[in-house]
Amino acid sequence: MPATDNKTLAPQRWEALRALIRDRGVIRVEDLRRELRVSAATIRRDLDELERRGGIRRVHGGAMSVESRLDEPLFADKRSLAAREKRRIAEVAAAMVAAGDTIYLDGGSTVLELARLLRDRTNLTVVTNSLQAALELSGRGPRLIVIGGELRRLSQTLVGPLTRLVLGELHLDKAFMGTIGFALEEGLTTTDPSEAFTKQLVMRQARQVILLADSSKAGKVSFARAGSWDEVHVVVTDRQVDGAFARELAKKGPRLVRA
Amino acid sequence: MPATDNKTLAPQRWEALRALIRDRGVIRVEDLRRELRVSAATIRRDLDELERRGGIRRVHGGAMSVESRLDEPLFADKRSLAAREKRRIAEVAAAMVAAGDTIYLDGGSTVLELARLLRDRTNLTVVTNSLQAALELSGRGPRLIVIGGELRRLSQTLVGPLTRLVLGELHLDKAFMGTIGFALEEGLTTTDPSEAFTKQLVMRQARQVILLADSSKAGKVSFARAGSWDEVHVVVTDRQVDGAFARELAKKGPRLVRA
DNA sequence: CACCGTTTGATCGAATATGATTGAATCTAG
DNA sequence: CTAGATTCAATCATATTCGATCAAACGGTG
Repeated sequence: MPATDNKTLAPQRWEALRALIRDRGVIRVEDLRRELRVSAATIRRDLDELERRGGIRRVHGGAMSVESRLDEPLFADKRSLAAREKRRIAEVAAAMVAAGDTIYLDGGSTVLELARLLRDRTNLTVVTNSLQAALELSGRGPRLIVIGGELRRLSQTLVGPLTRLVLGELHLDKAFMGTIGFALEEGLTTTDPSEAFTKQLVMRQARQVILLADSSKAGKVSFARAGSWDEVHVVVTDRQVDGAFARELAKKGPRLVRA
Repeated sequence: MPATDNKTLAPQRWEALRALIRDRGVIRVEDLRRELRVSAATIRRDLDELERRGGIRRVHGGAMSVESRLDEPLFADKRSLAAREKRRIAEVAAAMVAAGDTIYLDGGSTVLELARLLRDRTNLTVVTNSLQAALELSGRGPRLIVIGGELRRLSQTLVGPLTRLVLGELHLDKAFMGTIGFALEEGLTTTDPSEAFTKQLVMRQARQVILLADSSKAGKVSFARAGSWDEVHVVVTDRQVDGAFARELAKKGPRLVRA
């Protein structure tokens, strides 16, 4: 029975919504619908509006007050998008790691995938600036050396001038690098100059530089230059990369491997 | 009307998971499944998500809080008891951190507790060799610098000769140190010489050295010497430490604070 | 009363979350 | 080290939930 009290205007409903969310912390659309005697569509519109004004956060199935903890991590997630490709690329890369090698693992999700594959290798030394890679290898696996530096939150990597200190002391057989974009003319580019600086250092210290980058990075140009093609020896990417692009790239120097 | 069908939103589940893991340290997927009334698949997905955000660590059969891989003498019964002491000690230590400070966080569960308390501080620079502390502060919080070095698995800290490179470039206002044991004659001792080496370096670079150690460490002597009492300025411990021991210790130089 | 803008409710394809299944990976006992 | 049991990751099927769209109800105005 549609009760008589639903003369509530939108601003009043908003008050009620805010109160409920504040009290309970988290609440479902379905509960709000029953409680306030309006349709779910209206609830959603209200929640969208309230979220726009701040104080609450929408989640699937309901909403929560923004101070009810749960701090969203900063790095966005396109992991599932190219997960398959990344995995394949990492597998090819893993096959390039020989016993006794000293290798470097850069940041980025593809390289992280490689770290995962190396978790059971022994007789191997891994040097990295990636907290996530370090975490992946922290339980067991190869000897692990973390280079010092300042944490860049977005990428969870250690970057900046301090990285030169440890890197300067080490010689690397192979460096597996990630990137935001790689393009024919511009080479490797990334968003952060400190990150780019550290990548440059690494590539200088490594006997062989291997870029791991799925096709979505091809042709993309970001802010800071991280390296040019004469420093890269191998590029491992997936089959979806444009054929013409691949041919032109090969002319620049690096060997191209399509996983 | 209690007829509201109580479905839980994903973020609520996450919160519950976090709480359970934090309380019990280690927990099995099977237990979580029963406790939260969802399928094992969902639990696994949730755990993956939480691990991605940090704070917990996925292991075969379940998950564990990231700090529980710590500390070598770990007696199950003693742990929860000491947890409260550790927390208190950490709270006292947190009060000693001033705005604008550059501080060092050593490994160990008590110092990790301090890291947790500093997670929302800004205008603060934290230098650390502890992967777990780094992880704790990786989402947000103070500026974070990780010193380079080789990973020691047991303690999840970076140690060894490489640590001198970054440490040599930095000056620290306050260093918060952990230890395996501290005794009147032998000073600070720990199990691993590389770990001890790095601790020594840190204490040399810090203007003020603050030892955080609950009473169970008092009088204990381990293998490698990590520091002597004339290098330690403050010792924060709990009330259960022996009175006579405390008086003798104070004669050696450090100021004693009982949390 | 006709007109018009606003708000709400209803509908439907798309996106998302969850549960079940299965072959592969991992652990453990011997 | 192997065999058996457990746990996992991947995949598919199903159930919610979402967002966009449009139609109905409402309220004011000429």
